[in-house]
Parts: sequence; structure tokens; C-alpha cells
Amino acid sequence: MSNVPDKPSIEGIEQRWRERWAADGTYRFDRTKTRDEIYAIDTPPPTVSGTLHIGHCCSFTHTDIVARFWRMRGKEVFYPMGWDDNGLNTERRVQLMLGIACDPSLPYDPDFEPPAAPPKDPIHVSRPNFVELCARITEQLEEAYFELWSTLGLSVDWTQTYTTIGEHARRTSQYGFLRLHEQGHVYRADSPTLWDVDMRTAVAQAELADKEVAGAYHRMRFALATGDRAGEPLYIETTRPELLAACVAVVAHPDDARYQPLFGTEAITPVFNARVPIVAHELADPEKGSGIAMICTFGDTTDVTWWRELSLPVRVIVEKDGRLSSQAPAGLDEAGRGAYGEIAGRTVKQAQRRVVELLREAGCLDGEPRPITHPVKFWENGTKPLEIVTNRQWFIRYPPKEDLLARGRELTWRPDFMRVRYENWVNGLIGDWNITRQRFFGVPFPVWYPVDEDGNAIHDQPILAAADQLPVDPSSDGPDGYEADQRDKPGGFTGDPDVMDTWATSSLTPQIAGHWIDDPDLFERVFPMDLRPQAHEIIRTWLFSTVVRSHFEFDSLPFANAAISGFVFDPDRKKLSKSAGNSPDDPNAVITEFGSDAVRYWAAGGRPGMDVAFDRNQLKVGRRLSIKLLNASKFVLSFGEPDPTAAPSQPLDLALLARLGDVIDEATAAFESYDYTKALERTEPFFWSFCDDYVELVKSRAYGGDASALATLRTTLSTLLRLFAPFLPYVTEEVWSWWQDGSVHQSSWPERAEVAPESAESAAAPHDGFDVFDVAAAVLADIRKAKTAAKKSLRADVERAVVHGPEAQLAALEAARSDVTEAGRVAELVTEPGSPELTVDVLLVD
RNA sequence: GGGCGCGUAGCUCAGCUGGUUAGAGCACCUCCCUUACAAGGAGGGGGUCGGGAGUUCGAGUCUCUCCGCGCCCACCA
Repeated sequence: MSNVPDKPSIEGIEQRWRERWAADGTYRFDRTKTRDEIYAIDTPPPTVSGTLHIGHCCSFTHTDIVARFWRMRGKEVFYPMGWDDNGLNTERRVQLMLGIACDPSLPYDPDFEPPAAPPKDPIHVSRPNFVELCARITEQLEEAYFELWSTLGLSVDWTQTYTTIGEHARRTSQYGFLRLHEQGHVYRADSPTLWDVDMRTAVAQAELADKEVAGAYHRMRFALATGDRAGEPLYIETTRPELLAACVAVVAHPDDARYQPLFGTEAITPVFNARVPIVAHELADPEKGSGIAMICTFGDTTDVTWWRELSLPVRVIVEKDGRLSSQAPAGLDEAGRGAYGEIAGRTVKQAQRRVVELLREAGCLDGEPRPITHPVKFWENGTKPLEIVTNRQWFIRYPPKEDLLARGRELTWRPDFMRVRYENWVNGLIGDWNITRQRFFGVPFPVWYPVDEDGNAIHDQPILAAADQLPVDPSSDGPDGYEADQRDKPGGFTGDPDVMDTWATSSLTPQIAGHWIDDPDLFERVFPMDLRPQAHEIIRTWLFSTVVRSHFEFDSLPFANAAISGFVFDPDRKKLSKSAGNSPDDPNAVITEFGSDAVRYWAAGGRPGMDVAFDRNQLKVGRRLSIKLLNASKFVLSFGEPDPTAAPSQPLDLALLARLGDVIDEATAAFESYDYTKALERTEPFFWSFCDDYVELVKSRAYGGDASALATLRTTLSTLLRLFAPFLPYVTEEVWSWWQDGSVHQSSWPERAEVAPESAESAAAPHDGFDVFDVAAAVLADIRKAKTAAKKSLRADVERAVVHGPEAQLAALEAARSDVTEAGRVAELVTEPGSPELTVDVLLVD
């Protein structure tokens, strides 16, 4: 065929075909299809504030492989792409990249440009400037992602894109909030909240990470104030002496005999001299420290539990900026207030140092602090330990745990054991979902509050935006019924200053991508979706929150299958470096070196849920496979087109096709259970065997124009290209274009019946289970072995080959006799029945 | 502390409901420039399946236990 190049090459095929696919709309979604004809994917919107690395290529390739399979299988694939540019991570990224910080009190400067290099001290900019710069940075990053995804060959419909900060997402997110409010699932409360003092925002339970940090046990002497033992010392150990002034009680386990007599009496704190009750609670651990702990408002989440369950007073000293408040807390005597004056306004760290000195001076520090390391809660991307402050926050009330667990069981997890992560998380839920962030680059709450005559916001009478106003920014838009100049005035209104956490929006990705609020017809065609591909570390956030929102809004799962991908490690089993650019795992560099198909081949080796090692070997193998496909295809096509009426008839050909039929069945079954790796593992060895054995065996007939051979070669090639197409979209498309019309990616997935009709199968395996192909290939291999052992070329002539073996195998060999003698250059082939094993004696011509 | 996963040739991995001498690719060694491909081809050596115990006629494959690695969760005094 004339379209076959003389020297086929994989260089540059990415650019050529991605342009062609874009021009042809090869992956365009046809929305006229109905739900049962559609395969819809809730694509993970990558965090564009992150850095591209080869790990991204891995999991996104997995999804694309699955998408391509279902498309060929006849489904209309809905494959959108989002960019997660919303939220705290983006802000942090932008602050670091540009060296800026947001100060909402500053006026907008339309001419502000950040310096080329980030300055040492951050430049303070207005909120509009800050948001603008966030948008600018994310756009640049999104472009880089788009380039990479396109080059990698993701069959995304690029007309179906969204960003989690874009207008459509904001509107959907705000509408979702209003719906929750309407249904009573959301409430506002003043509550102790985990707080990042650097970013100055609340952080949700789902965003926590423990870090092991150095600390020290300080053994402090309290004094008993009441009861029989008044005046005696009481020793309490703490890692946070700076919170001593916030101590509201001391607590021991109710069964702890050492402290039972003290319950109900009071103690006096050292230095600050506050009287605090001695209480009992089963969360107190007799094994830790001295077995009796001080309860502070608030040192950790256990303090919150104690404070809540024991109805203790509040004595907060840590402010939102991580410094101690200027006002001494209640309950201190005059000396105590004096002591507090020395730590007021200091950072937590400075305060700790000073409190220890004060303790020592007062003789209340028993011994020296004992250094330890212990786990401390951080925001997962933060650098300072979280503090707990009280603040007014919006919460989503979780559905009952039983309902959530039932949803988890209803969902098909791939692999199944990932369900446990979800169940662990659900079972460990504490409190409700705080969706409030005191940040700027996020979706604002569509809420205002009336301002009373004294100028105070009335927080329990929120004014909600109307659905048709959305999206609103309450800091610039006003509520219906008010004039703009009434903002922040007595009798006027004020906007809710906060934004929603990123998951409050990301939990709506099916609704955003499927256009729930503005295209119900589309939404009905794609929801609930078929597939949610995602990483396991965000089961507790993204997957969980999406299930919650769908449960509330639709009383259903948001998707039927969750395909959970593993991590990518570098060859030393360490996590991949995050540095982009010149690192060895920079995806663009890897693609340039090996080709997109090779990267996809490597990625395809990672089963759902399994960690994947970054392995240049596999990339090399993938590249080799791609090149082999080009060359083998060129060779097969070089024999010319068979007569249209030609059908495979020779036993060897029928045997090959029967085996191909098996491969189709296995690959199809594997794909249907999302085991794309197995599908590839079945196809690949068949292909190599086809090249090394079958093609060698039929060369002679093919050169002679034998119709059976030519038909078999072409049928097999067509089938192989389609079996490989989900994995190697470029090279298969390239070859397909040489001799077929249209795109291989729009062709149909092969079926056994096309290659191996029943009649042919029975003809192919007539020899007691020994098929002709196996035997012919085995004999050929023995002949090659003899030539190699004799250090001869494979073209060396064989004078005589004697094949010993069971009659059934020899009969199978007879069916392909001339193919074997031609391929092996055997002058005389003799069969000797009787041996239990197939062996070949080869006599070479000198 | 609880849970999940993993531990098979130097490396990356297959080995289904237990059953003949444990497989593949890469790497390594030897050979072959053969008219699809030398960024190729043909062949070869190499593992007692993390350790131990058990069930069984028989275990890489089931049970228990220990060791190592990774991850998730957990109330940080």
C-alpha cells in the first residue's frame, strides 16, 4: 500500500496526531446519546498549584486507557477535564512564587506588577490584586498541564473543561451551599477550630497531617487548694507550659486510685495562680506523664473534647496570629496577671521560654524539661503546628455514619480493599465538616448579615443570595433590598468575609462537569457517572466529600466505580522529587526521550491501587514495542492486499487466529474489570510471538501471495492495532492511517467472532490439544537453537531435520510442514513418532 | 496503638478457586549484519517464592506467628 513510509519512525508523531485529533474532533462528546449509551468520567482536576511530575502522567494515563477502551467498546465517553486552582494551596503557591501577601485593607492598585524575583519580605497587596495574580499564575500553570495532557494523548474532550475557581464552578458551589442551607444540612457556629497561624485560616480535619517534632515534658508543681490535702503539691507534666495561663482544669482517669480522692477539689496553677477544678474523664491516660493532665483552652483536640464534655469555662490565650492575647485571661490573681504581662503579645514559642523561666524562678519546675519527640498536628502543607482558636464557622452536618458506610458498600472499589480507607475515615469522623476558610482566593459564601443600629453584624439572621444572582461576591455585591452605600453601616448589611474550603467546591465535580445547574439535560445524560479515578490519599477528602454531597442532593452515589491509583516512586523506592524542570522525572523530558506511547506503556504496568516504580527500563521496553509495531506493520502490509474473498484456511493460520481469539476474550474481560494491565500482558506476548514465529513461518507463503496467509496477517494486524490502541494511541493511529480509513480510536473493539469463527477453531486444534502453531513454532525454535549453537546464521541451510515426538504433535506439524521447512531452510524434514517429548535432530549443511 | 497493602531471579513484575521440572521483560553471557526492524534477531546461565510452624497425598498459592517496607487511621498531657 502506498501510504506505508519507507522508514517509519515514532519521532514527532505526538504533535502530528494530537493536532489531527483536535481538528477532527475525534474525542468530541456527542450529547445526543442517552445515559445508558454513555460512559462518564469524573476526572480528577489536578491541583495546578502543584508541580508537574511523572506521577501525574501515570494515573491520568490509567484513566485514559480505560476511556479509550469504553469508547471503542461503543460507549460515548464523557471525558471532561478540570483544573483545581481554588484554595489555600494556590494562595500559598502564589505567595511563595511572587513574594506577595494579601492585605484586604489595602486599596486596589491597577498598575501593580510583582517584581521579577520574589523579594525577601513579602509585598502586601490588596485582595483584588491578590486574586488577579492568583488567576494569572494558575492560567500559566493550566497551560502547562494542557500541553502535557495533550502530548500524553489523553482523549479528553477539550471543549468540556472547567476550573474550580471559574464562574461556573463558583455558581455551582454557591448554589450547592444554598441547597444545603435550604435542606438544613449547614449551620453556623462559634466553635473551637483548628487554626493555621501562618495562613491565618481554619483547617478541616481532612487536611490535617501529623508531624513528628521535638518537644519536652515539663514537670510542673501545682498546689492543692481545697480538700484534706490542701497545700500539698500536685505534679503535672506538659509539653506546652506556655498554655499554663489557659488552664481551666486538671484531669485524671476516673479509675486512677492516685487521684480519686482529689476529684471535686481544686488546685492552684503555678505562676498564674488560677484555681482550677480537679476532674475525672476516661480520656485521661494514667500511663502518660504523671497520669494527671492540665486542660487548657485549647492545646489540642482532646482539650476541646474535655472542655465540651465537662462544661468547662473558656480561658483562651492564643490569638489567630499565633501570639498570646494582650489581655490576661479570667481567673488569675494579681501576681498571676503580672506574670501574664510578661508573655502577652509574644509568640507561642517565646512565651514557652518565658513561662519556663517563671516556673523555675518560682521553684515550680520539678527537674529539667525532658526532651521527647511527639506527633503534632499540622495543616498538611503547613510549617507551624496548628493552634486551636474559637471562631464563627460554617459547618456541614454529616449524614449518619451508617448511611455513609452503606454508600461505601454500594460503590465498586477498584481495588476493593480501598473501601477500608473510606470506612476508617467515616468511623473516625469527629464533629462536622468545617467549610469556612478565612482566605481570599476561594468561593465566597453567598451570604450577608444585617447590621444593627449599633453597627454589629447580626450573624444569626444571614441574608442568602438568590439563586439567579449567583455567583456573588458579598464583599463587592450587595443583597437585594439594600443599597450599596449601606455596606457596613448601622442599619445596613455586611458581607460574609470568608470563603469555602476547597473541598466544598471539589465535592461537586460531577455537578460542575455535568452542568447540573445550567444544563439539566446534559446532567441527566451523565450523572451518576461511571468512573471516579483518583489517588488513595484523597479518599478521605475528595471521594468522601463527593459522596456526602451526592447523598444529600440526589440520594445516590455520584459514581458507580472508584478506581484508586497508587503512588509513583523513583527507582530507590523513595517518593519522587517534586522539582520540575531538569529533574530526571520531568515528564516533558521523559516524553521527549522515550515518546508518549512509551510513557503510557510504563504507566499501564501499574494496576489500580498498586504503587508504581519510575523505571527507565520499562520506558525503553515501551519505546521498543512502539517501534516494533511500526516495523512489523510495515512488513505485514508490504505483502499486498489479499483478494477480498480470501479467508484464512491453512491450519497454521487458523491456529494463530484461534489463539488471537483467546487474547481478545481475555483482554476484554480484563478491561471490563478495570485490569488494563492484564489486558496488555495478554496482548503483548502474543504480538511478539506473532512477529518472531508466525510471521517467520508464513513469510514464504506470504511472498507467494497465498490468500490464507495474507488474510490472516491483515486480520491479525488490524486486531492487534485495536488491542494496543488504548495503550499506544499514537503508534497504533499512525499504522492504522497507512491502510485504514478513519481513526483507530473510533474503530470498534475486536471480538472473537471476527477473527476466529467457530468452524475455523475446530479446524485449528484437531490434534489432541496440540495446536499447529505451537508445534510449528517449537520445531522452528529447535532448528534455530541448532544454528545458534553451531554459531551459524539463521539463514544457514539445514540438510535434514528429524523430529521425534508423540504422534499427535507430529500430525500437527504435518499440517504446517512446508511453513516449517521454508522458515527453517530445511531440505528434508522427517518425523519419527514414538518419543514422549518433542525433540529435533538437526543436521546442518557445512 | 488499630487497619490495609506489599515482600517471587540483580531490577520491574505475572503466577485464577492449592497439583506436572516456578514464568515474562530488562540486565548479564554467547552467537548471528537474515532483503520489516542492529534503537534488530537467535540462544544461554540465573530464583527452593522474607523467616518459622502448621493444614494437606501435595503450598509461591490456605492458617498461625515473626521480620522488613509502604500507606491510611488514631485523644499531641
